[in-house]
Amino acid sequence: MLRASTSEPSPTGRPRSSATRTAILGAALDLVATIGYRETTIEGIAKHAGAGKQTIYRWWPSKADVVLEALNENAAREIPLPDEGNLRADLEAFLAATFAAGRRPGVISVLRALMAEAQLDARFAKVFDQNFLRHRRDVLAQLLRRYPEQCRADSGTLAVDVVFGVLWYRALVGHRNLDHALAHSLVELLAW
Amino acid sequence: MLRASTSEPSPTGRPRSSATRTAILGAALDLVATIGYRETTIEGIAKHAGAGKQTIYRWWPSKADVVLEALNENAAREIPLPDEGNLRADLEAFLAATFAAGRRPGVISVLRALMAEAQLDARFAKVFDQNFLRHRRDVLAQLLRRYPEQCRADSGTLAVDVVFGVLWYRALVGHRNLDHALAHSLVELLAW
Amino acid sequence: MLRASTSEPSPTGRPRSSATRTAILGAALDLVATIGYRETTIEGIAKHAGAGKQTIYRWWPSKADVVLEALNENAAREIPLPDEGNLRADLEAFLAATFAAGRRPGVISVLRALMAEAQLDARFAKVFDQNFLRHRRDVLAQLLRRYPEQCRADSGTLAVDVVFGVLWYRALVGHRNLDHALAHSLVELLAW
Amino acid sequence: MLRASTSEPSPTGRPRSSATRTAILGAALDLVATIGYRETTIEGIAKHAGAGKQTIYRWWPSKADVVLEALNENAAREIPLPDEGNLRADLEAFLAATFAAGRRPGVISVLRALMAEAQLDARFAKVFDQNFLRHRRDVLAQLLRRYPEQCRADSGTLAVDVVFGVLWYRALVGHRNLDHALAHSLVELLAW
DNA sequence: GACTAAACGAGACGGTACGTCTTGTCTTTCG
DNA sequence: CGAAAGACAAGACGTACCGTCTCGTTTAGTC
Repeated sequence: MLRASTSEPSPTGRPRSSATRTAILGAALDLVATIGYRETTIEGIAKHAGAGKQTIYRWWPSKADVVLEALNENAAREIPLPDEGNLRADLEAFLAATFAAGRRPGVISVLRALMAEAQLDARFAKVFDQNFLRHRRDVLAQLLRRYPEQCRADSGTLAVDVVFGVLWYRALVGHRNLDHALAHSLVELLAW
Repeated sequence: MLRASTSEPSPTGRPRSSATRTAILGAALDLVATIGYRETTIEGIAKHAGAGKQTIYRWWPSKADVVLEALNENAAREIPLPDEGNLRADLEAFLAATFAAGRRPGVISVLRALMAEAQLDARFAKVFDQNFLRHRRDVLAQLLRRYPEQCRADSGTLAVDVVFGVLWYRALVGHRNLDHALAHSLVELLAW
Repeated sequence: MLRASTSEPSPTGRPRSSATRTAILGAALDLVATIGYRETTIEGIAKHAGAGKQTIYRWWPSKADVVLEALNENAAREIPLPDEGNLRADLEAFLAATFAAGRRPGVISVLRALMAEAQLDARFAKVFDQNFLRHRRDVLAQLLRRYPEQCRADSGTLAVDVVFGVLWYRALVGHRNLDHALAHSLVELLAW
Repeated sequence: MLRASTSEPSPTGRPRSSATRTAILGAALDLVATIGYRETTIEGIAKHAGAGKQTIYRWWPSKADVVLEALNENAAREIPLPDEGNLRADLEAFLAATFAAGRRPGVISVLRALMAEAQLDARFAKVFDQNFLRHRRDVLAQLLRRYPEQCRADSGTLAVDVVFGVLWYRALVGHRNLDHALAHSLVELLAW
């Protein structure tokens, strides 16, 4: 897989088909939305995409990786880093954007499924953290670090976990909504 | 549970074997600890317990339900409700006890697996919430309700989700430990 | 097992319920006629008869034995031994009676099932031969032995097998009917 | 079998493995000979053949079909059609060859099992008749048709059923052997 | 009228095989 | 050589019955 930095052997053979790749990612999201994550199978994705199973196995190690890539492709990659000059406003904006992303149909259920998969598969846990979770934590940490004196909790560590902890706990358990009231309460708790 | 005082239909047929039930719950925990939750199968539990598969399916609808019952049986049922007269002390004691329970070998990995299963199976999600999560939330809510004026967050709702949110987020993502420092920071954040 | 001829030790305990026995035999025939022999199970017979499984196992070693006993009970036990004074008439009468018995609904399919079971279970093969097949062979042999000079085949042995062989072969393979024409041809073949 | 000379869709995908097919048929015969037909299971055949269960279910609808194909493969396909110029000699030769085939170890017990299965499964009954029984009947009918004037019974129909009826009846009931004496008696009965 | 003892309905139990499903690999042909 | 097709080994799934067992209940003698 790794090759010498200088000499590019110029890849031989038929190149990867981007049409097939797109079809597979699309079929994955379709199926997860239609029949649910657990009921979605590699075989089903292949059939739905008009692809061979081997083509999926050639490029992704598991169903979860396909779905994560599909999510990262289709979902808003960009996490806005608001900058209104004070913590309250920035945090409230961040939470509003995050909640809005989560309200897009299917997004939350996919995230729950991927978080579940990460609990059952250590390899994917690492992938999920590095390609999804860590990025969101970093953005929030960056935001908080701008106003260290306005943040009641240890900016770099605890506050981030408090925000995402509450968000994920509510998403995973489903006992309470992710709504404006929550955003407001969180801001109230964390900002002086 | 309660029955009409006089008439009791008196159960017919061979009664359920409590030895078998115990063997199954034991085998389930054993296997999950040994080979992991995903690798544990109903078939394996049955073989390990010297039981028939049907005996498991007769009493539990899924592997997750077996493991949850085993956990509730073997794990500390009791969640202590400390009462030292002030929020800081009580909360710190509660967190210490909770972390201690989590440090018992295998407990955290079982909890992660059950939370994962709850994401993939709506029926089990309800069972897990009602037979595990809700109870813990209630205990903490009860504790917080004793000192409404000392708690910075909305005692009944947000504070509970903050505590368990952070705990679960760290347990599920594994990027940071559940240690004394965390307990202390949480107390600092939530109590005046 | 053997006991003195005169003194009956008088059996203790609850005596066998003939109502239950009848219900079981009836349920067996009912089910075989309704859903087929293979689909009939001991469990189904018990439920249908309002009996416990153990009650069946206490008195019969297998489903086939139950069905055979039910057949011998309900079906015409008596095989008429016609005596018109000459082989042609007696044989024709015997065949007519035999075919008539076989035309009773369900009888042939039960016989086919029992013959099948006899091929798969050596113990039942013996029971089936002694409690059903042998008796029919004996009656026919007795009939033929009355006219040794009118029978073209070895009266005691071959002719019997020819008659029952053709009957069973047609019943088992189903390629041709058991009808009057067959009876006539057989008589023509076997009697001078 | 025959295909249009020019257009051939050319089958796609991995072709069926003939090695696996052979292994399965061999394992089936092995097991039936070793432990008996009833005790032989699809699961056992698969394990014995080093094959997956699905591979068996992909190509055969039931255990009986596997065993029948194995029998037709390994057993003498060819039924000799003797031609000595007169019915007595030809019939005697046919019977001798048939009995010889039946004396090969395991053959008779397999045939009995397949005939049993045919009684319990209407679909297989048709397959068994068309792929086994009918062929033998046809050969014998062809033989008899050559000497219509020498055959005492209705050549095309009754005589065939008499021969195979006696054979099968003795094979299934087991009360008498299939030996030279029987062959001789049958010839005596059927040929002028 | 209590006591003994076996039959009975009910249904749990340890097993085993079923036929289906999915996984991840392999072996073809086509483009 | 990538990709579609689909066969393959492996093995768990959840179901169905098997034949055995353990209950409480019933129904006959016997004391």
